[in-house]
Amino acid sequence: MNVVVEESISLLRRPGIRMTQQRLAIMEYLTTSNSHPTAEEIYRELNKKLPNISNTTVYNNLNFLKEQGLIQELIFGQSCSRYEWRTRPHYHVICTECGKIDDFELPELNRLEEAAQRESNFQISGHLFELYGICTECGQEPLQS
Amino acid sequence: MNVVVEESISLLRRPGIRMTQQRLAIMEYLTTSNSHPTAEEIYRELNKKLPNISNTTVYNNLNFLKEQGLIQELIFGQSCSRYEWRTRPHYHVICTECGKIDDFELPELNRLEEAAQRESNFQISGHLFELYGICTECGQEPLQS
DNA sequence: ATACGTGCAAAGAGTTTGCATGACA
DNA sequence: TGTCATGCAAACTCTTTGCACGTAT
Repeated sequence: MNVVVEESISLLRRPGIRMTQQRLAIMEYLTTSNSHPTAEEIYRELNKKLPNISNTTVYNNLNFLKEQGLIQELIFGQSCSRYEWRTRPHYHVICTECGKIDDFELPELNRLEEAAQRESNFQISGHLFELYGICTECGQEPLQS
Repeated sequence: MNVVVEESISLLRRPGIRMTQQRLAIMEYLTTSNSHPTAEEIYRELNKKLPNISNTTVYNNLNFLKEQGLIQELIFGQSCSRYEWRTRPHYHVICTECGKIDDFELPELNRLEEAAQRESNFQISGHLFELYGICTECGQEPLQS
C-alpha cells in the first residue's frame, strides 16, 4: 500500500467510516494510476483481483471519496465521468481524437476570476478551464483511411 | 418570423434540406429565447402550439442545427444539455444554486491558448472556460431553511 | 412523386436506488 | 454486535435508433 493511501486512511479513521477491501483497492488504484480512469475502467481492473466486486461498489466509493474531498470528478460531455486523485490544482488538455487527458498548470488563470468578477453580476466561486487538441501520438498518424 | 431565422432559412435552402413547421418553430424559439433552454424545455414550450410535436423531433433538429453550425450545445455534467443560437464567441457563468446561465466576454483568454500550447505537448485546437458562482437573485436570499 | 422529416415505441449508456446479505470496528 | 458497505437487480434520466407514415419540394 502506498503512502498517499496510508495518509488518507488515517484521515478517514473516524466513527461511521469503515475501510473495506474494495474501498482500499479503489483508493490504491486511483493514487497509482495516472490515466484519469472511468468508473468502468476501475471496475474492470479491480475485477481481476476482486472477482466479486460490483459496479455499484465502485460508484458508491467514488461518490464517497468525492464527498470526502479526496478525488475529483472530471465530467466530459454526456459520456462517462473520469476520476483523479486530488493533488494540487491543475488543468486538463483532452485529445479530441483518442480522449487521452494530460495535466498542465497555468497559474496566470488565477487572476482571471477577478477580471470575470467585474464582467459579471455573479459572486464568482470557481472556474473550469479545459483545452482541446491532438496529442502527440494521434498527431503523428497519417490522416488517411 | 424574425430576421435571424429568415437569414438562416435562406442559408438552408439547399437540395436535401426541407423546412418544416417543427424545424421553424425550434429555430424561432432558439433565436428569441435568451435562457439557454434544454431539449425538454423546448419540447414543452413548443407543445403548446404544436401539440403533436415529439421529443425525437426536437432532438433531431437540435442535432441538425448543430451540424449546420447554427447552434451551440452547452454540456454541463451528466444532466441534460442546453442550447443557444450561435452569435459571437463568449463564455458562460453558471449559478451553482439555480443553474441560471449568463453570458460574458473575456477577450484576454484568446492569448491563453498560445501559452497553453507551450505548456503542453498537444496541438491545441480550442478551449472551454466556464465560471461558477451565485447569481444576484440567489445571493439576495437569506441562507436559512 | 420522391425522399426527407416526423412521431411513436423501444433501445441504449451511464448512474443511482432498494433491499437483503456480508463484514468491519 | 451493531451498522456500514456490498452486490444484485431494477429503476432512472437523457438521448439515440428503427421504422412506418406524413409532407415539403
